[in-house]
Amino acid sequence: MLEKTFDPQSVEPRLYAQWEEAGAFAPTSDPSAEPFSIVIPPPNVTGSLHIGHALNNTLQDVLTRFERMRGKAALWLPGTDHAGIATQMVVERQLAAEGNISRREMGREAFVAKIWEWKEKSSGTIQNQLRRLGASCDWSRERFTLDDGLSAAVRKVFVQLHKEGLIYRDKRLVNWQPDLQTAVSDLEVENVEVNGHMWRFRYPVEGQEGRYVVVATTRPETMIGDTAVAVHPGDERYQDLVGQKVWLPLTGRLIPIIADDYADPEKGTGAVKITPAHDFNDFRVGQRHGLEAINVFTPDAKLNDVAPESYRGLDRFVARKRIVADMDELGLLDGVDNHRLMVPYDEKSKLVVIEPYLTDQWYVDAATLAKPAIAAVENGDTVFVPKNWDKTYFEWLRNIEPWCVSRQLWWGHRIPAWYGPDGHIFVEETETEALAAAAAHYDAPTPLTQDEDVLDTWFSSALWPFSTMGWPQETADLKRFYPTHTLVTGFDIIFFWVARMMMMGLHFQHQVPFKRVVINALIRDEKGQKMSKTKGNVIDPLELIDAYGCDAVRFTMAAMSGQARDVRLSRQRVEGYRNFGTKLWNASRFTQMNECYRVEGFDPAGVKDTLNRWIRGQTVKTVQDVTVALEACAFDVAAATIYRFIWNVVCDWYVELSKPILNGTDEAAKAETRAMTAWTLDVCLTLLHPFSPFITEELWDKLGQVGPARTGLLITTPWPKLPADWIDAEADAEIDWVVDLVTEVRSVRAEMNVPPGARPPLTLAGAQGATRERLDRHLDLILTLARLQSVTEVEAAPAGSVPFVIGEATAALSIAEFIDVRAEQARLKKEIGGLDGDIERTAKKLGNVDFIARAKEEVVEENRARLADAQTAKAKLEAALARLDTVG
RNA sequence: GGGCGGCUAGCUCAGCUGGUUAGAGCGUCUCGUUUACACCGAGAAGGUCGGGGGUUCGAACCCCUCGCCGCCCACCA
Repeated sequence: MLEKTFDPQSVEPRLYAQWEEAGAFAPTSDPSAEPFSIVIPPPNVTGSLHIGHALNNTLQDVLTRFERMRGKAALWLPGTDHAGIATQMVVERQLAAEGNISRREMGREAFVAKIWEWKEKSSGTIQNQLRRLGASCDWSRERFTLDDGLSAAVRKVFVQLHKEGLIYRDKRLVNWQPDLQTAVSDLEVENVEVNGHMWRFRYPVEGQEGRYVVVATTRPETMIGDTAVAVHPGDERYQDLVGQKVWLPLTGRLIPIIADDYADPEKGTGAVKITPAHDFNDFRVGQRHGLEAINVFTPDAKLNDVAPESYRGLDRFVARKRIVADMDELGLLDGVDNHRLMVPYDEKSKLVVIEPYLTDQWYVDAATLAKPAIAAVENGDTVFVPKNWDKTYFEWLRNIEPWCVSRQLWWGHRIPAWYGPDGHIFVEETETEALAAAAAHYDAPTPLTQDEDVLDTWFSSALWPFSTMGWPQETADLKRFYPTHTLVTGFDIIFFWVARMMMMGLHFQHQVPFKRVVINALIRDEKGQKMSKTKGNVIDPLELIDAYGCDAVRFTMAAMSGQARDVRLSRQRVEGYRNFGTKLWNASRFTQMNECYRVEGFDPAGVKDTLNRWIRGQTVKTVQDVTVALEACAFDVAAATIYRFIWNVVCDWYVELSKPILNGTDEAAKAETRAMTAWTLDVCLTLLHPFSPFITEELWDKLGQVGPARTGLLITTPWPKLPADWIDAEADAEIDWVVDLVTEVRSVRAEMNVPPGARPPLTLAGAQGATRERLDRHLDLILTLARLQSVTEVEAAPAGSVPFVIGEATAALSIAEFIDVRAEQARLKKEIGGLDGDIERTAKKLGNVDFIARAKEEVVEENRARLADAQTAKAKLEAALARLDTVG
């Protein structure tokens, strides 16, 4: 006999170990099995998994388990991402907190060694969390973006793209993170609207004493680097000034006034200062006009030696105040306004203001790589689920900018580029090859220095679907499992990751990396707030698992997954699904108590009893619905279907209706019902397994201890395939009738305040669909569930009589009439409603003066008649309804 | 400025290509120790489906419009 309750704490680790020992997570070696593969979105090794990972990984596991049970060679490939900046920041912060020396003092090698230490610990934590989540991923294939194989893939890709001219070095403005002193990509910049100021400065016109050009700026400190003032070519105010020069205050430089469309006459004063080295727009203007780009900042965003001496070494924000003050003193401050402006912040720290900065970096020609990636989604080689996300994908890819892939960090893939003494660049996969190339180039062995920079972390992630399968080796896995079938990920990394995997996958494998991209929502807290460590509202999945069990957490994730963008996680909901597990557990106990054991060779096709034929059909329908839903990744629909079937069909009705049989004397019916109950429960366990693997596996084992031996663990048990002709319309009609009848009687009892203990006689007068025979057939069920003593049939009751009696209470209606009255009331109400609309419309028409004036008399007459008819009809119906209301 | 979501019961959300009386869970109220389950059972209350207009025999669903809320993208001094 099963214990009183299911104990997740003890069962979960035991079963997980059992699955691993059985090798259940590895794809079947059966060569005829259709492959089904998923690569995990590799979690960052920055720390531990949050609840969002729990959602994402639950969905992947549901799919993997589902397809595995369907007999496919299911591979879910796990791994982690080195997460360049993020991890380096975490470790640096940790070093600082522990009072250690900084990374610069420590040196590159020692610092990287420290990060590796951190990585070992962190990936262990993550692995443990995934296990606790029941993730059935194939640990033997686990990968890390910085491991040897993946690093080789990264080098090969870089070198090949370089040789193809798709990677190049360029000097242009980048988004510079002055705190870390590295370039970051556009995507890592978060523009935040803040309150700021707009200052208006006067730049004196050369040779015209007392004449100024007034420019507006939100960034006074960059004026040191101005190399022009631009006005719109058509702006009359400045026509005569174009081609002249102004003095740039504080520097004593003369800069030209140029005409450029970029200057908007409507904005500010119509004249705009141009600082090519510190503004993306100005950079472009500068290029058009051949302006010098004067960099005024040091890498940590202090004013450099270009600035007048008094500003040198000042932080950019200190310099701003100083410059404004000095301009004011010189009488060159025309004014200052409050102004809302967008300030670019570093997405990771949310504290550091990103600086457009002129540097040499490596770029990927993303526009070229994007073309096939766009086409692949357009022609359906890869589909998004939900479909709408392809818009987001297209939008970005169609307007893509060159991808800056170099980072001035230490943690990551070192760029495979070496520099000769004269600066000549050798891009090769290894230093040996680079030296050889250099020797050939210089006609003599020549020492080289490797590029100090590392690659953007997303560079290696972009290769993930094939690098994890062993590429550049032509491995068996690559052949079998690439392209992967489904990618499950959050919409926040469609640009960062999905689009780039598409680009790289198509370029290097000539096939899309995945056929389907399932986008899952973001999880928020109960109040709809984004979870963050600083807010302290982060829910740790392990804490939930400890409290409610893994199955409940997983089921919650699946059930909530239908929501478009964000889902609110409530503990109550998890609790509800924990209760669902308990319900299933107790239903299983019921079957044991009633000796509902599985029977060797039992075939549901042959069941005779109506109830059993009914549940057979219900089971078939459920299997169909769940299968269809899972195929479409409608996890919420699938979960709801199973939930309702187990609770509201099997427990509420099948189990209840089977009691009279199980306690009765018809041995044949009893044996059949027992076998059928066991069979039905088995199907329930199978269907529920992808969602709640632990409780189902446990019950599978426990219930398998009597009867024919199980042939294997539930995890590898085939998904049910049941014939559609097991649905029995006649049995459905019969049981539906019983269910409706019982439901009605319960409602009537409650309305009539029949005492709970009372078992009144029930007299049915021509109940809907009721015949003596039909009543007798289900008498036990009805009496038990409706809690009645007897059912007596009478002849159609005379008008005004009392044909239906429950206990002491007197009712004016029979059950049948009661049902009919309700239906009739509803029908009448609806009809009246319809007439109301008609009356309203017609009355309105007749009230329209124009209509009366223009329409023919007979048309008006027609409408009057119609209105009158509708009104009389309504009056009649209302009277009828009123009568019914008094009777009811 | 573009794009995308959302607005349905007190709360969190379902409601597929328009079709009987708009559903679930939680919460609330009433009743219940019927031999699986109080992490349970029975019943009830509670909704002008954001507002307005339109199409239709019929709209939560389609069209138009307005209003909030949220997200993403965008170089505007």
